[in-house]
Amino acid sequence: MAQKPSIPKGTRDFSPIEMVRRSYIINTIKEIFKLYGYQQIETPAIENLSTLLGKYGDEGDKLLYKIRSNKSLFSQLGTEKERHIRKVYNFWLPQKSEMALRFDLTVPFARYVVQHRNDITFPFKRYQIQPVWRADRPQKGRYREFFQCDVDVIGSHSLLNEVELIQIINDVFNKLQINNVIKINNRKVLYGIAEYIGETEKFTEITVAIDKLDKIGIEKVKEELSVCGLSKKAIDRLQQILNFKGTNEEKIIFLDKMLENTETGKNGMDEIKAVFGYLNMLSIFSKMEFDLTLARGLDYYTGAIIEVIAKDVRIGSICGGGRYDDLTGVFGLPDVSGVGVSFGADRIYDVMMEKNLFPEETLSTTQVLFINFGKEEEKYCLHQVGKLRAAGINTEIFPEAAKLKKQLNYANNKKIPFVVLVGENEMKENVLTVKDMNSGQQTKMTINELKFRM
RNA sequence: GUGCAUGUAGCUCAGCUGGUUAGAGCACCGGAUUGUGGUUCCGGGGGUCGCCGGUUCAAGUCCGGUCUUGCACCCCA
Repeated sequence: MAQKPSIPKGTRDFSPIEMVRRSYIINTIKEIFKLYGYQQIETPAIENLSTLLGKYGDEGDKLLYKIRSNKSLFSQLGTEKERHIRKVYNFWLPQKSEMALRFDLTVPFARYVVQHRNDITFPFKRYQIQPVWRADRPQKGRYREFFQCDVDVIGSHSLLNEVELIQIINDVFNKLQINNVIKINNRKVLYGIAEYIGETEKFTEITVAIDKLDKIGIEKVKEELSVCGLSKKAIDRLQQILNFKGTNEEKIIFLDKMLENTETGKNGMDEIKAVFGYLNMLSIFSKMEFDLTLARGLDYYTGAIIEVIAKDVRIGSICGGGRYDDLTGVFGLPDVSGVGVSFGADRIYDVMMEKNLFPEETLSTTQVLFINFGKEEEKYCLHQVGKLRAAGINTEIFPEAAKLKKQLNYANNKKIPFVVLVGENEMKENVLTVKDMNSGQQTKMTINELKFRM
């Protein structure tokens, strides 16, 4: 055999069993999105490079998959020989790219909103479930091609939207039975802290350092900030805040007082108080945590930021998002605020596999298998099969009169719960022998009785 | 993008300081059992030891490169 074929690094094939599980996740999420009145859209896999560039920070730009058009490729080819070489080896000269694979669904959505503004009634609640691509180095739970399930509402400043998104998160993970913690913070609060310690120009450095707190510890964070040029006094004031431990309520009271004289910070705390105020009167099963160390790198977030992590599984966040006040502004439509979160279908899959959370019954795609005993039986069965399908029951007939052992094994492997055996006797009596594959019990019944039981 | 590991049958892994035709369990196929599976017994197929090169009389084993997967940094779903 020739060299085995392969797929690019960080991409995966999905087998039937994997697709059944993935569909289970995606359908669950989709149903909940619809339950809250969100409408689906799709956008192209490729966008103009200018649409994506500069929206995700410097790190993000590096991770964009850039694509060259054939036109620009051929227009600058030299000799016939060079042309051949480049064609065969897909060899591209360094040249300005024109397009890129989408990096997330939020920026294309902002572009969509601006482009279709006249057809959209605001607030616009949309969901979008599509793959995205990042030229990142793969690791566990980190792929170069993965699915995001986005829900956003754009064109409304109301904090009710933040609350609704958290309800959705709660519903999704409750349904999927994933043990989780919803971390909530607000960029304005982070900015307020910078205001409070008098270092607003160092806002980015401060958030990046705070973000690492549970990873590298307070001393290293202080060290890092000192290197950035923060004064000793500022660092001490920051430590005072970071050292505070307590419940969400205690943290809110503490910070509220701390930031009462900052402009943006006070604003942020008002938002936090309002959001938690709503959430406390709703029944949310997920653990919620007001987490000051949550920063999130994506440049466009301006208000609430949200991240969900799975308990007991080391895989990073399984859902994340926040409010972006002016993402549409860069496309020429200012003052349209949006907020949304994105569920990582692939990571959710990994968590559910590790924790064994896929319900057994979701794995069977066929409900009834007709055993094939020969030509006469085949003809008889085909009619019965048709009747079950007409009743909406997933049914198949084994395509050849193979040994019973093989046919039953086939049912086992596909986790088909019921098998129907029809031989000479059954045909004469006009009944079916129905075998329950779990208990092994067999019962004779008519086709209508079987339909009724399914 | 930087550093460190990893790779043997479809899957999980043995294979000692280099030494005959590279093994096991599970899975698959066939038989015991011509209409009864998921438990038993017997038999069978399947590997260019990730790929390329080097050292050696001899390489799965040592060396270099490359790719894959994973870990840390970074960032994130």
